[in-house]
Amino acid sequence: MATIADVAKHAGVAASTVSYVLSGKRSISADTRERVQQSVRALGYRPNASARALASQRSNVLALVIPLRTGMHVPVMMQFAAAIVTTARRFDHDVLLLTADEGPDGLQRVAQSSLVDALIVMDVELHDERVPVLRELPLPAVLIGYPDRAEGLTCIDLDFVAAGELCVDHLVDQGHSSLALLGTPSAVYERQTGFAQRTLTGFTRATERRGVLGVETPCEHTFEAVLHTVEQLLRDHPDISGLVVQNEPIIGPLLDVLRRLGRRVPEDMSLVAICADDVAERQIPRLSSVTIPAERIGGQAVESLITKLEDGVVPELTLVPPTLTARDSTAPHRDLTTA
Amino acid sequence: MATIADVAKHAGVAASTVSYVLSGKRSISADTRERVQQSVRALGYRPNASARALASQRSNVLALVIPLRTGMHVPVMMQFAAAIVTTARRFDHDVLLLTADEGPDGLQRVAQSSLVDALIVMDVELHDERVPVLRELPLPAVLIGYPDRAEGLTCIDLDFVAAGELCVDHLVDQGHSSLALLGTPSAVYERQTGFAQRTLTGFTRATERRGVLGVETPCEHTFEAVLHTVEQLLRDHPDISGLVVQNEPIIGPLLDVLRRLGRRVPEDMSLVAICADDVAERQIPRLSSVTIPAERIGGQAVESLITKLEDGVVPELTLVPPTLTARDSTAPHRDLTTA
DNA sequence: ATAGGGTGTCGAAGCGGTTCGACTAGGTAA
DNA sequence: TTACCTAGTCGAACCGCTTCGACACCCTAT
Repeated sequence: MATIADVAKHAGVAASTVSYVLSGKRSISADTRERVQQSVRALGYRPNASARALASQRSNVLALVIPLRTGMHVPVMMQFAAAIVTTARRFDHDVLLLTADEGPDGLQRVAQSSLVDALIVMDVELHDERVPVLRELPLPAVLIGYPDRAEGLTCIDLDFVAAGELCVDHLVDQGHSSLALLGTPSAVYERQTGFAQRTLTGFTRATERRGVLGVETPCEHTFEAVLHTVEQLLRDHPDISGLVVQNEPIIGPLLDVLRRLGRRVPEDMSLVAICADDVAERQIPRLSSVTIPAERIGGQAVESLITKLEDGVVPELTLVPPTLTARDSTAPHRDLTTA
Repeated sequence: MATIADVAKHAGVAASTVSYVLSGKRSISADTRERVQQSVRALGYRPNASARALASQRSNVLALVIPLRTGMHVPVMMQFAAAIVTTARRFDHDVLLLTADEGPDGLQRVAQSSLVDALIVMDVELHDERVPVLRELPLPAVLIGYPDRAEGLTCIDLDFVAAGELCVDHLVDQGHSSLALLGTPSAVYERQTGFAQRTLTGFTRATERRGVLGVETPCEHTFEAVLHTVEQLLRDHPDISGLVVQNEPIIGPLLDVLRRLGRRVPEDMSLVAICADDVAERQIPRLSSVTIPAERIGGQAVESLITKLEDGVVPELTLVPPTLTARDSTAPHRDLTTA
């Protein structure tokens, strides 16, 4: 494989000149530049990543830490991952994939061995053991999601509190006055995962503000669990006519359960989901939903990271405002329509 | 950050001695070894990955190429990815994530810049444009799935032909004589993706061998599509009493559609799925299924790659035999039970 | 004419490891 | 005793690139 020395010889210049042509860090005459570029092409030269990293102290690799824990919805994760890889490539970086197995040590390892220049950490919990490690590390990092205290960090997330409120407001605006939040599996709450907690906060805050009933219940991913949870819910609160769902995998089963219980959507029961748009579109009826802007957040995360790598300043906390798309699963409350 | 020179000074030895202690490539006296190891701990030394890669011509990084195309079932992909990362770590390697965006050029790039030592390529199509590139590349590679011709490559996959046959045999053994295969979206077939094609081959071969009716139809992921497909299927072939499903996302909708059409599972319709075990377990009724052994295949892929990196010899094609777990979605055909 | 300031290019010194050859001691075989 | 090994260690070369300082050249202001 061709080295920079080969290119230099081929073009009749010094290796450093080739380097400067490639990096543009010093001015080079048009003539020389052209000659070097031709040699690069002729030899099919690609700089050696390790040598470059060693000399420049930059590996041009970002670590992406995906915990892949129970209860997390995998396709959404992958949307983030895809957006992150794509954006990273735009900035001429690659992405190293880390899973939870190694825990905080994995972060230390890749950071201290200079394998990566910076870190993106997904699925952050309120009290995340990785956060103290991140604070110590000399590398810039961006968190997707955010822990209890964001000081000194860079966090990006959907504003789940606002999302919870938005769902409630949408339903209340349609005349519903008894609402329920079907949340994530309880394991997720117990882990104090931020987004679950915050949606609940928004839901509660908005139901109180609007003076309507708001009950909340976690829900596991099995069909049985959904059936049981919904039956229980409707037994305890027969008046409930609006559901907020933050649990992508149960959407299918939930629609099925409602059908089975004879509750038509949206005539007897309105439904707002917090989920990816394509999932909402795919259901019958198409679901009104607050989307998870994975692409936007993932891209933003990388951009912030690149900024930090260039000593730029980025906000500690970026909350992406939620947007609600009304589709066919929400309708005015019966009492209003029959009145 | 401490360098090998720091450790050497601290331990009162030469840098090369430290290197040999760490790599074990030359014998070192117990005394010296102990002293060096203490210094390593005392200084918190971690070898610099780039320097090591540059000197040893080994980055200890594997590239994982995941195309994330339409119609692919993402959670399964991630199971593979997780298994690959975990296994790679066991062999002291890291994993670089590549998506489809870059196409074959991406492979060239990471290979020629010595960013990675080897490649794992997922979701291989029958006529995959990445395959010729792989053949040219001087790096070892392992494909998950396999293209039309495996000569000179290393491919690992579930034996989907056998899987298709296994499903048919299971159903025919229960007395069913009219079967249908609900396949992947047609886009997947058009791409000539191997696994879809091969399952169909196995299905067809087995139905012919057993002398039963076997019809096949692709199916998109929306509820509507499932409903339409199944209605059409049952209209054209009212006798069908056994279904083989190779399309994880439609499993939920399918069960729902069957219920809606008044076909009880398994009393009126037996169902075998080719899907992850946890998905099969989660349904009502629990599905008889041929599992996708993501963990095993992913792990195997990494092990083969490591073997190749050490100049070992591995088979060109490893087909993992399918296993069928009978659960509650298959039962003997009515005619048999009422007879 | 001369000093001063840009350009454009080069050479050499790292970056932090690995690895090869060589050297020293002590042990063994002839 | 001498010659030869082997085990243990060191020094130096090298991996391929970046970057700094130096230098040569030409141009402009004095």
